[in-house]
Amino acid sequence: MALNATWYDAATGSAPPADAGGRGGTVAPGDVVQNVAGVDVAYDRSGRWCAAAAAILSWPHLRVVGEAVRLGPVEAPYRPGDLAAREAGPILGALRDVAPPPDLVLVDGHGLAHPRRRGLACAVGEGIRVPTVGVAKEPLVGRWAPPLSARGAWAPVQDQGEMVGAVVRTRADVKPVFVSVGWGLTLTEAIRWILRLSPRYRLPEPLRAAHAWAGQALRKAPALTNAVLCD
DNA sequence: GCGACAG
DNA sequence: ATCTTGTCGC
Repeated sequence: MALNATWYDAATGSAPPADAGGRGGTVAPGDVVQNVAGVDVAYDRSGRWCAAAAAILSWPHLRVVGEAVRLGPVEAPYRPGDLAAREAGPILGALRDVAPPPDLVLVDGHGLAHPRRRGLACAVGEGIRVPTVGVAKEPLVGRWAPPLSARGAWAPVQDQGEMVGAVVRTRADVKPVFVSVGWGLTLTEAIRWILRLSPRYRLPEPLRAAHAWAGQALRKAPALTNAVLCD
């Protein structure tokens, strides 16, 4: 399926799309999405170790066709607004190892819906140069009106006079998720992809798969992690 | 100064 | 994020 991302040609000076957050995509028109990645990071109780997972699902079958998990020490404390410093490194590491390479990446967190328009999804996209969408379970900035209760309903999230994302109802009568552009595509496309990738649950399948992988990797190999990283 | 604050 | 079983409902 075509990604339909908007092309911004810096050379010719054509203007970036209004909903690209002032940052044009660099994905060539006609690109087809065959593999979608979901990335997530899990932490152990002590808060010393973490597992970053990248799950690759085929489109449109949504079958898991690849996965990679990177275990390592937590390098930065949690700071609202600075998640990238804590998770971008591990996530990019997992994405570098996973196969097949994704055409679209879903990130657990915000993209442009961030105080400085530099959420985790933006950092991941700039790192791999592949379109990314930020999907957060909780708001970080902005104001919005609650979307209708039907699946597919959504409302814009505005902050400082800018539309930085959307509140999307991926499942009827269930708390909506916050969607924002990470890198390389428009908000409209981001919303459509999130809905297509969330046929049954609140969160899109790629993120559910990544969450599961990260979690099980962390509690399934604590001894291994300890042996490799401590001695 | 006070409150809010993704994962 | 993480600590955690059962339970109500489709």
